Amino acid sequence: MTAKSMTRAAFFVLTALADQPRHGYGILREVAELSDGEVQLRVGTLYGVLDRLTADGLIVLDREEVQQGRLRRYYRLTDDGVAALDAEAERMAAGAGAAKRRIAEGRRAGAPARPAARPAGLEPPTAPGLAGGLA
Amino acid sequence: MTAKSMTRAAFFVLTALADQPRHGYGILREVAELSDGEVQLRVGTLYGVLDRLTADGLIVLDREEVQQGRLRRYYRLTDDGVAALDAEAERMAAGAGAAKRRIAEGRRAGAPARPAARPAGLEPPTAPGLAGGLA
DNA sequence: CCAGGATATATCGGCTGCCGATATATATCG
DNA sequence: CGATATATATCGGCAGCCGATATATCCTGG
Repeated sequence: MTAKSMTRAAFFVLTALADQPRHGYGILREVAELSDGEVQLRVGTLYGVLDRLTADGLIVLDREEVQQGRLRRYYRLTDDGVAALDAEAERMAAGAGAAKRRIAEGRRAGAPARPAARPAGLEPPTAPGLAGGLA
Repeated sequence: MTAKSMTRAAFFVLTALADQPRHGYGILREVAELSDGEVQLRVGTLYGVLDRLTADGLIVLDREEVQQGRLRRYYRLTDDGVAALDAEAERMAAGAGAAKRRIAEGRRAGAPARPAARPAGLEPPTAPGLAGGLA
């Protein structure tokens, strides 16, 4: 289960659509805003992602409007889309947490006085204890 | 600053190395473990990532051991590697949080009784209030 | 004793996916 | 009238992930 992780671009598109339906260009602006300008989703990327997400049933065309002579094609999350986004957010949070925790562990072990580490270590510690094993 | 986001594979390799130096095959096992079996980093992916991370100065070859006739090449995070991993974890946590928040917003607005959504809506909502704006 | 699996390294071709460039069209502002 | 913003869409190149494959050693089971 859990399927596999989506691409970064897909994640941000889904996130931009999470609160309300938006059209392509609006998604572009919204992604930039919600990421505080850090993520710049490109036009060349957008439509491919939109097509893929539609094919995967995570979004659907909500409606089309003509605003000031310009076509606006609004997309909306499906229930599957919400679920997929939620699952991905969970995975990201878990990954971020794991990284943070491990960095702290590494700091504790490796930061103070490295004891030269043995020049050409050839001793067989054999059982370092890692490789837990409740696979 | 902040550079751009690293790939998912790179993130997991750095995370696996965050607590202690490990060799390639060990990284493979560790990534599977720390992700609770959800992430399966492939052998064909690993060495490319290792080379790229080394070229980028995020990891370095720590030492080489011969264990039971088999070579083990241990890699270790550099200070830049720790910083990059930390920054990426931050970005992921932020993204996950944003997604979660927006899903909640969408639920509040769209979950109960969808009122047919107006056939050919032409009204300009104009100022939904998002658009944070300290860019 | 030998086959198979785990350990451990490495390479390559193919496919997916992101991005820059480009194209088209309208409205607005200087 | 040209530049900019809005809004759509396509295409070619390049980066990166994965399956397959190769090599080599050690251990376990039949």
